[in-house]
Amino acid sequence: MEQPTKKLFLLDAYALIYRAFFALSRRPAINSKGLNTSAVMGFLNTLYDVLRNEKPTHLGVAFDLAAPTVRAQEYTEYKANRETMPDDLRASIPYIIRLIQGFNIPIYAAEGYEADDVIGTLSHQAEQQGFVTYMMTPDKDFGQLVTDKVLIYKPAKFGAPAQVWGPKEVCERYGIEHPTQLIDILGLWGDASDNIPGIPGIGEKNASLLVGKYGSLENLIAHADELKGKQKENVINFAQQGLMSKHLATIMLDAPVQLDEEGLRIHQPNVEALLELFDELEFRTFKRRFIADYGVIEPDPAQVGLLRRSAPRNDDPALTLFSANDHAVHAEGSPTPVGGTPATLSVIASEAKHPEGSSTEGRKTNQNAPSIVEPVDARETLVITTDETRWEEQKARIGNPDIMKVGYNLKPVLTGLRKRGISLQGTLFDVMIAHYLIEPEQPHKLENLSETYLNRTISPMGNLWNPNENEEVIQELYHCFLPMLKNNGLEKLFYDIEMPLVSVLSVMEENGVKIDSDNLHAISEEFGQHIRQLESEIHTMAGVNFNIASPKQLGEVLFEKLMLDVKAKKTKTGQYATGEDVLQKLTGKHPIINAILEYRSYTKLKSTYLDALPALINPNDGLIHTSFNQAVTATGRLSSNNPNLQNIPVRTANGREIRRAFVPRSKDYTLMAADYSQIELRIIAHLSGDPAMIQDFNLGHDIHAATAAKVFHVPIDQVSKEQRSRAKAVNFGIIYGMSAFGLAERMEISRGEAAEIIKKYFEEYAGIKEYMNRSIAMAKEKGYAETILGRRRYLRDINASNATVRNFAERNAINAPIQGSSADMIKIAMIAIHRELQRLKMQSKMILQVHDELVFDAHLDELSQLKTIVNDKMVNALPLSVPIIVEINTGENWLEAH
DNA sequence: AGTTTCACG
DNA sequence: ACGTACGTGAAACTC
Repeated sequence: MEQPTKKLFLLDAYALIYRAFFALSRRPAINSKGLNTSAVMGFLNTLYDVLRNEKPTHLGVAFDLAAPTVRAQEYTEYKANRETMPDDLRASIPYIIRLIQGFNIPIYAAEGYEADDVIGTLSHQAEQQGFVTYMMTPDKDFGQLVTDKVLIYKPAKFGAPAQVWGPKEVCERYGIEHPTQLIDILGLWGDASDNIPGIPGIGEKNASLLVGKYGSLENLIAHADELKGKQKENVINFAQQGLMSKHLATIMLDAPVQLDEEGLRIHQPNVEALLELFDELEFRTFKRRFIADYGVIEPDPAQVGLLRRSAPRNDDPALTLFSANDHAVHAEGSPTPVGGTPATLSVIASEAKHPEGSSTEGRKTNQNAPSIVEPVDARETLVITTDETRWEEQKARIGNPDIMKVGYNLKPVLTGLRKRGISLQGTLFDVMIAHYLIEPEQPHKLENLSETYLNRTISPMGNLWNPNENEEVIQELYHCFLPMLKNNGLEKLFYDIEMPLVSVLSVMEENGVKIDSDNLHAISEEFGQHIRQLESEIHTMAGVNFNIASPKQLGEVLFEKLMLDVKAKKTKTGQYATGEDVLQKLTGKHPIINAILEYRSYTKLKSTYLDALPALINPNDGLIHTSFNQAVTATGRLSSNNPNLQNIPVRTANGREIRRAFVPRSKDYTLMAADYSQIELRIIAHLSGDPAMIQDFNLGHDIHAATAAKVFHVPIDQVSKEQRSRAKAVNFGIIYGMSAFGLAERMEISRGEAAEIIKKYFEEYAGIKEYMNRSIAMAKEKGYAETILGRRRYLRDINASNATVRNFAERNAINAPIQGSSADMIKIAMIAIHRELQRLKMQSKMILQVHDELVFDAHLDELSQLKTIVNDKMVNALPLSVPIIVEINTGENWLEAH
């Protein structure tokens, strides 16, 4: 052709890089140096495909710069919800820049402007210079720029070819007359990914309808009176916000960049530099392809001649790629970019990471064939159930210590036997507990176990249950689980901890706790009055009577009637979220919020504790007997129900009044509470072996202050309250496998600040970071996480493709060994203390366990002895490489005992 | 029966 | 591109 059309491609670099990175994040490509090459490879493929398939005559790449943009200066929330770039991706950017330079493609960027604006400006100039421009981006916002000569080129997706969008496609997609009206749609609709608010209650569909009808946002606002109901109110009340959103969504066409026709022209690549880069990245397959297409390495004269042929045939895309340019390769590398330099784009590559490649599924299933029964224990066994009528007849065998006592849920059996004065001797084997160790998160009901392991259906417990059948099943499950415990290294945990604990819990439940119910009644009356008063105040402020306890009604009042938040958070079912965190952020906006928070806290305390606890007092002894469940949690902790005595209030002043009602059983007793100090952090120090944290504990430092001193670079005695509290939040976050987002939410700081603190933390406690990586790697390899004593938690999602699901499993991999080891430790202490109390025939009673705390009814005559025993057994339960500290206090009620 | 909120470690 | 810190139990509301 005499005058071929000038065909310009402008690539939206970061959008394409992100897309490539996350598209491959499931199975990231990692080279031998540990570099994640997903983004580089993805971008390279994209670029290469465009060059081959579209044969542009000109091509440029646009980047964003780190400098704040005009939009962010005008509107601080702009893109404020963006997560910082993953380290792996950040490390890739310098390679991508070298890649672009290797192809002799110019980079465009401009300070204060986004890549969108740069592309907009260049395409505008290109149109005037007779180009046809393809803006290569997955971003819908570019639709506003489309003309007959400026088109969107949507990159190919897996399963979908690349698409070219012109005015027709854009207008059809959004139901508009002209592409520029897309800006009006965005002004109404907003853009969640850029944190542009739009107008509340208007989504894509309504935005499209309204712009179709009124033509523009401004005209819509002028005719807002023609609208109806909520939508009318919103358009009127949020007109300004809508206009601002429109402004933010408008791509600017005045970025300080100049289209450089020659610079953009497709050049011969710098083959040498690219080959070197491919070697460095270990792109062997691509390198071969590249050499085959254009290479000159190890010159094969025939091939070189072929490749350098200057009259390309159209049916051979490989040959046409760079032939539009017959210039020699630029010695200088890439042409000078306008308005920014590649150097400013460079980012410091973070240390190479070594993410674990997905490992093979080495884990055993829980469907271990039960058929092979090893004679692990040749002792005679006796199956005992709650069938009391058989106990007299079984009495002799129950008392024989050489007979193994097998059962399902033995705790109530032990309680019953003890009440009837029948003494049980010998080893216990509870198949429910055995299964809890084998598969902590699977159902432990007898009918489930029978079905799964024996392939035998039995009637559900509580219904038509057949004692003989159950005994058979229990016996068979015993034989089934015996080898499974052994093979999984769980025998010690089972026989030395869990089984002895059954008896301990049975006694603790029977011991019971004394409650001052008169006190609770009095407080309840008081609360009731206050609640009624708050209720009427809230209704007055709302201007409507509604059920404050209904999250649905409350959400409607707050967010539709009072319009307290324009972008109210929604729950997964589409209701407005009205949880405390949400309400807390609205406190300044309306006095009703504080009233609601207060109402919530009072009604919670009244219904859950003040009114519920007295109703559960056993009339025979005037005590409350909770149940401690030993086979519920995924981590090895106990749980408590009927009532739950592990969540008695303590954090607020009102709540503490409830704790004051937990009193000694008689005047001969006082309440004693023994708490492990910072046990989970000590465990992570031990497990990680981090020298800095171990030293903090060895020096007896206040750990949160010590952390603050390190993270904020101040002497430990000059740590402010605020700094300590932040450090504390981070320390907690560590235990939970936190994200920067989560920390920011809880600390009410920006994500950037949170990320900075976390970064500093891991510099100071590098061993902790390594431990976290190790925990995840181990779980990926084995399929489970384990505690110091080998208690397992299977993490079947640890290699899941869904990132949310996988991340959750990874946090579990970090948390389960910590939480679980702490549970192991206190269980050992409980058994040791219980034995000592029995051995010494003491009158003091262990009555509660609250995860890191034990509560006792301490007989006044035994107080100092008890303290010594409890401290000794708790401190020495499970020695760690850091000191264990137990704080013990006594008082006339549970609150005072702290 | 499922959801939401909130009490605890 | 996605959602967002671990583990529980109870009450009230909603369907």
